[in-house]
Amino acid sequence: MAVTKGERTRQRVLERAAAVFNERGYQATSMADLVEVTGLEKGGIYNHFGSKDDLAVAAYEHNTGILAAAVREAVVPLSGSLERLLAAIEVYRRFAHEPPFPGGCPTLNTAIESHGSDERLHEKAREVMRRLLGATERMVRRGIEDGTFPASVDARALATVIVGAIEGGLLLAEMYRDASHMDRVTEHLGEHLRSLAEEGSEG
Amino acid sequence: MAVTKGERTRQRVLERAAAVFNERGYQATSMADLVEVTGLEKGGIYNHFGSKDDLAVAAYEHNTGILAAAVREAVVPLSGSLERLLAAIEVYRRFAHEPPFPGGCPTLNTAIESHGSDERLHEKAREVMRRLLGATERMVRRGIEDGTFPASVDARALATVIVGAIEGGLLLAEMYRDASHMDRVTEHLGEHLRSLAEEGSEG
Amino acid sequence: MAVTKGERTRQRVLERAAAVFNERGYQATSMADLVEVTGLEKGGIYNHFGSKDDLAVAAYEHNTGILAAAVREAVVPLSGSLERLLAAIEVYRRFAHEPPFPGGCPTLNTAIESHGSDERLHEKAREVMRRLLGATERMVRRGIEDGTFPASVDARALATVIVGAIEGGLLLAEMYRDASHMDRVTEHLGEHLRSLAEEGSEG
Amino acid sequence: MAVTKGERTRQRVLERAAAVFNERGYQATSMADLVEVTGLEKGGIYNHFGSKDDLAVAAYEHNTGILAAAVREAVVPLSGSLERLLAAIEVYRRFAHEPPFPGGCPTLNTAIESHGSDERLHEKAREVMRRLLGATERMVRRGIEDGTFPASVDARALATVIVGAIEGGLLLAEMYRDASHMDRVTEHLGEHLRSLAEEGSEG
DNA sequence: ACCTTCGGGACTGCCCGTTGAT
DNA sequence: ATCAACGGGCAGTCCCGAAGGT
Repeated sequence: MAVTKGERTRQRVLERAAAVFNERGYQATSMADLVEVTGLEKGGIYNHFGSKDDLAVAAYEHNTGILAAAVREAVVPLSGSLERLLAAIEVYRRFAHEPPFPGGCPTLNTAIESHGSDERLHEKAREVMRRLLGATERMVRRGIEDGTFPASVDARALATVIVGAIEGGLLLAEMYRDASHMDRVTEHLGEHLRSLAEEGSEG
Repeated sequence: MAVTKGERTRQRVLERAAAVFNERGYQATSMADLVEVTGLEKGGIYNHFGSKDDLAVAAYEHNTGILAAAVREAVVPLSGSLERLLAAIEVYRRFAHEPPFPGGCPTLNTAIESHGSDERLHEKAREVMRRLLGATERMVRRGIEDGTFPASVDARALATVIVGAIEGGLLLAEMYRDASHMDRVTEHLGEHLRSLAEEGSEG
Repeated sequence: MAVTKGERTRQRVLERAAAVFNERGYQATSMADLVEVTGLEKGGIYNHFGSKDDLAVAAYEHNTGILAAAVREAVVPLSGSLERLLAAIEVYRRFAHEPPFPGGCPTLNTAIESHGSDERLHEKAREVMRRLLGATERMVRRGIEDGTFPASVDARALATVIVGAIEGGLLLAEMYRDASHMDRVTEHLGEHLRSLAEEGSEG
Repeated sequence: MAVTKGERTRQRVLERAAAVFNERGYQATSMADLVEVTGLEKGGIYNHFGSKDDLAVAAYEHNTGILAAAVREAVVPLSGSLERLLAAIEVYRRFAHEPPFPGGCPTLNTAIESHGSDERLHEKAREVMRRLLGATERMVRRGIEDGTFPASVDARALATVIVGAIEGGLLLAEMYRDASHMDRVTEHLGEHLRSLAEEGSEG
């Protein structure tokens, strides 16, 4: 048998836990809460995860994997540097409108909650954010190399602006349960990137 | 005696608690931690604040008040719309470089941690963020009215972009303990606003 | 096939469990520990023993059986009353020097640990101790009857002294991992018995 | 105030806990049991003792202190070496008949239960036993020096015999709830010591 | 008036011995 | 003989009030 029953249960626990953790936070979610949402008893959960902390890490990786997959799926088929950046940004805009799980951006949430109290989780969040910044910077850099953007663009700085604005937009969207905040942020980023691309094509 | 001993103690508790709360989060900070940093016993703290929650709210307001005062102080002496906006943004940039208390942006922290688990605190954070968005929007709108910015500018959208980018920048700066992320974001916002202002002066 | 595979497995579990139980105690040994030392999964163990308690009883009887067999083996070939007593005592002295399993005297251990918390096990220990006291008393009584010891000897009292001293000696030997404590106790008992025998032969 | 309320409570908890711990064993006694016998809630108990382990150690020291005090009280007023030894032994005989707390000898119990599972407690027991052996040996040695006992006596060996026999006697007395086992052991020790003393006075 | 000491009790994460389905 | 699930029990921590003391 390729996928055992235990594997399926583990996956179910992971998904439910990931949703609740992201919505309420790790500390605010008790094992009793997880018992409730998973349908398993405590012992059953601990059969699959060694500790609440382990489950929290796995849950964060689960959520973050969903987002990363969506970005990859949207970006890979495209070839133009501008198009790829816009597509990646669009993924986050759609994430705000049709979230695959509740609670907003898991990296934002995890980074903030673990800050100063859970170094393991915080490092995970830093790592994910580092990858996001790195991927964005690489896309920008590619755009410079292929002439999409002018050489004067600072790739690292632009990546910070894009990622920062996205996270800020997701924060506002989640706080007010109003995804239009995210629309405004992505529109700004889109215009900015397109105007840079015009400069690039002129130069 | 205008300021009683109790009043001074209360203030001391508030300041210490506000710092620790912002650094580690509300839930991750126990009353025992506060006993340690304040020097008072548990009962002593409860003499001044009805509950840990009350203290948390007061602490958040304390921190947020410091930031608000800094913005007011920077903005009020200025008269030009562009200058006022830039000055406000600069306050946050400096906040990242020389934080008056540790742990990053209290509104970002509080909004995220209280999300889905503490409606009272979350509403406080929303209220503060609403004020920030409103004040920014008003400054932009004033800039449109006085001809600094072109009439085509969407004040509300620009406010979202500015505030969102600031929060995102503060997040990155705090995560990597590298305030230069914030420099990049504020530089981007500065350029954007200045370019809008040029359009305005041309039109 | 006289001895089935299951029977051999049961025996293996019993031996390993008996050793660990005697070394750490019943309560301090978890089923997980037994899984580790036996190589079987929990369910596998439960296939052979109905409960941890059942296994504990079987393990105690296993250990105690080893000691009883050693005493029998040493005593049966001998015919003199004094010699038989000395040989029995010598078995315990050797037990301290070359223990067939770790952890000291199983009856001492079991009696103490079960005291006040596990009547079933405690009764088992009492029974074994009763047999030991009885056998010793019978040997002494036989010695009185055959003239080895003077008639003035109180067989029951002497049995208590012998068994008590042995257990005390084993305790000290185990506590300090120094079997010489046991040597001293057995030497004392030997001298005492020999001096009684001298009285007997004179009278 | 010399003795605070907390101090009195702590003492009460200690006494009750010490009795229950000695009777049932440390592991078999849950904090819930202690809540029951002390009348305090868990939080109340943890105000006085940092952990169950700390309480266990304190309880053991409490029990052991009672015995040590009784021995000291009985021995100190006496001057003869033989009399002092007999008086010390008598304390243990009376301990079996009129126990100041239930469950038998705390050092025997603690040494056995902690063996292989709780090094801290086991070391405590070893230390107490070491002191008992040492004190006994010193009394014997003094007896040799003052001519009570013949020079041929091995003080260390005799101490081992005395202490070992006492512990063994206490074990049997407790197992069968029959203090007469202890009477027989102490009588044997008494006779042995007196016969040594006769040798001494002759030599 | 201010602070400490003491006690309460619910709740936490986790581990336990155990059982059924496979 | 295993794997998966159970559910009660464990020690320990939490926030909090009430009584006491200065």
